[in-house]
Amino acid sequence: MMGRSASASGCYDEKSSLVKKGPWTPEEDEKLVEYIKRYGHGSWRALPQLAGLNRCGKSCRLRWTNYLRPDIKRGNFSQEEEQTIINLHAFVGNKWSAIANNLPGRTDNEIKNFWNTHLKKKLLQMGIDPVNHRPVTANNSDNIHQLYYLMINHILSSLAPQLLASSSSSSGTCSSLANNNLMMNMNPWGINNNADLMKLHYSDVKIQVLRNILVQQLLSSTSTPNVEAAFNYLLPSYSSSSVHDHIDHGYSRVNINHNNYSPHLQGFGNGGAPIGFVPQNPTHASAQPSNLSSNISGLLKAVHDLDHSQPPRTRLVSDKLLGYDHHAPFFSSTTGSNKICTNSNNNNNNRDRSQQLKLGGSSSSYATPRDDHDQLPLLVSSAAPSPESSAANPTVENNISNTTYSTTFEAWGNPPDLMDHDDEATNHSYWKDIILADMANLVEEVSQFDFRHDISIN
DNA sequence: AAGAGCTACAACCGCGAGCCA
DNA sequence: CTGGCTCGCGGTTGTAGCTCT
Repeated sequence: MMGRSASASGCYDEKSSLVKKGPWTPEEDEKLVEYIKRYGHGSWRALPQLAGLNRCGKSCRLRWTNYLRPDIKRGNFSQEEEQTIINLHAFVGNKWSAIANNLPGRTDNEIKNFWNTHLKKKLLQMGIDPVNHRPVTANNSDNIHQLYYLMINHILSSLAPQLLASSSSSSGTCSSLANNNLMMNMNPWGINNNADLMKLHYSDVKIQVLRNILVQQLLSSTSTPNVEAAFNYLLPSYSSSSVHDHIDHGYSRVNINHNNYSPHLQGFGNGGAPIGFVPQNPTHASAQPSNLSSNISGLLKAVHDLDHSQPPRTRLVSDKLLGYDHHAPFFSSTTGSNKICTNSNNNNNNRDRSQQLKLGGSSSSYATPRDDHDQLPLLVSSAAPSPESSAANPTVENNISNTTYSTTFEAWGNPPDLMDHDDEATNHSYWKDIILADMANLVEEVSQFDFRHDISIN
């Protein structure tokens, strides 16, 4: 389809003669492909003349990188790709090239177009602000909403000293953490640009906790125009086949098989589900939604436990995000799973340092991690493990039942009696109903929460 | 049937950054 | 240090094709 007209202003070659613009013809495509196949692109500026094209080098480069490149994947975006884009956009905003680096075969231009024409509208219809990925509030002065933000910030403030202490960077600064409104954003780190990213050095698990708090907040928002849609957004892969990959490749290694995680941490890295909401298998006594309305101070205790535990390791998450660590794993959606990719071949093009500001390596640089120690909790998980997937993976389920839930549910209060729920509860709507029902209670409790009082933590 | 409006997306533009003489 | 060259990125535009009235 069509681009701009050839009469548009300005693309001149070295001799200032007007070169062709607008849509490429099949003949031009053929010339360009043939030349690059044979000689490589070399200098884009010199290429048009060498290839016999009456185009400027820039036009040739764009045509090649956005359309003619052989490794470009054409066709509709898959559900998995779509979710990956949304998740990554929550992290980095309109950094299309960074997002594209984690979607092999997709170009930044294609992703940008897809976002602008599809995903933005979709999120808006769900009541999610596509800019900041938080619920669109009908009325910003909504009291309950503001109250809840206050509570979240209160929690974060109490958490801040530990977070700061856990920073493994001597040069980075997190000083704004305690004061800014991190919780106002689905981007829990308040990352607005790469500089922000570089400043943030948290341990992985704490990041997951922060995310979970956010999810909790969103699910509890009374101002969300479409709560169900928001739910679907936050836990989008409930019925997705990717759930199996999620458990097999990422989730289980991090959260279940990682024996050196403190028991305190178990249940926090729950794949993007909110704290206390661990929906692996509703037929299991532990796999219950927690009573969200019961235990605000329980959350603080959980955070306290976390901060007094020893994380298995502390890594510079921002380094991984930025691709500074060539061996650092990160996820991609190559095969519908949260696979890990490395940045190992960035050396191929180190000319442009701006290229370091990428989420991962080039599209062809996917590799398995070196060992389990490199595994990370999913920072922007697209999937909460589903009842179905756990059923399909009894080993995982068993491990979860033995180790994962206890601290979380202790922190949030005793789970309701499982047996009260019927067998149909294995589906998505079951959990949704429970959460929706919990909201009313939560709102009431939050409205009575006194922020002036210190909260005692055992 | 035809014109208006909308959608999708290829292609363009301007800018910033790295490299190098 | 400086300025030109080159490239890549994010934002914007133009238009073919589709849908609506």
